[in-house]
Amino acid sequence: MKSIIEILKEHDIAPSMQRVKILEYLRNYKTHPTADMIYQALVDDIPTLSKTTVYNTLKTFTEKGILLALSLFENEVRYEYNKDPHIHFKCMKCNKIYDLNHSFDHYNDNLVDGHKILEHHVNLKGICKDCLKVEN
Amino acid sequence: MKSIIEILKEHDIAPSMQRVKILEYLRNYKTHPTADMIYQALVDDIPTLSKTTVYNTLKTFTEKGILLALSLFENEVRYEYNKDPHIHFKCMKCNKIYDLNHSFDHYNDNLVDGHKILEHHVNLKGICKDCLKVEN
DNA sequence: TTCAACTTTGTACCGGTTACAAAATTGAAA
DNA sequence: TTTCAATTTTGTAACCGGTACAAAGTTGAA
Ligand SMILES: [Mn+2]
Ligand SMILES: [Mn+2]
Ligand SMILES: [Zn+2]
Ligand SMILES: [Zn+2]
Repeated sequence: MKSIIEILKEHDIAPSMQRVKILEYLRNYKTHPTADMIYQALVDDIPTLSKTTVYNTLKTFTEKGILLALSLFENEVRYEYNKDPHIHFKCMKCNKIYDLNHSFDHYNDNLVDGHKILEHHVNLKGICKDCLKVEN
Repeated sequence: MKSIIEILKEHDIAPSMQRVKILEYLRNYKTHPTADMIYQALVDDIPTLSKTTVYNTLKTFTEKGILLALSLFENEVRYEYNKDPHIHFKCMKCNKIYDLNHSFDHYNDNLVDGHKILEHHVNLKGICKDCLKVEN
């Protein structure tokens, strides 16, 4: 697997310690975290870490195409490293966000009612597998 | 067409002047407005109107099932009265939000990867019909 | 070793939203 | 019609995710 430092260099980003740790976190934990979740997860490891650095870094990564920024359901931006086409499901009970490998290619580069479609986001909501088990 | 006051009464909501005006606005202008847009549109008519009232009212209407609250793309909640199944398209140029009558029934009451789907939101993004014309 | 460019940090601020308590309004009982 | 508790509205302060900005720290090439 490609190293975090390699990935950063390929995208013309200097691999500072903070940037490496943040990207590492996003590659390891595919939980679609918010900026604050990332900050909380890393601040023990980097006690001087600033939230501004997390926000700056996520902005840089998104602009350079390493990350995707998602507006899923609530009013916070969530970030993900996984760029394979997929859709999202959020459990209304445990709030976990799942990736589902359903593709919606039929919208890609298409006109719908005369509008040119450049992005599509499919967000499902319900009760997840695990929470369904507990319910019974 | 059913009167606004009838609709409110059917949902056990006292038809105050503010509530009537707010619901009237949402039924007349299907633009998926934010709380602030509604406030701006009505404050000339009701000079004493408070933003808190708008927020309170939208919360009440949503809880009682008169309105849908949508997290479409940016970090603001948008409200709509239209509850016919449809999907959304936002123009990246003029920022208008369009309703598209595409149905995704195949998710309704379905299990996907073992998860029980209760809601689905399809959000498309691109350049709208009108803006495509201007572009050339 | 030097120094300009880059990166990180802390603080103040912003905009959408919520909490809360006071004021105004309502409507049903007396 | 009057009364008064319940409901609704209002204004203010606070909250929270995010951004602006300037100072401090770090880096790396000359
Ligand atoms: Mn995902
Ligand atoms: Mn709509
Ligand atoms: Zn769950
Ligand atoms: Zn447009």
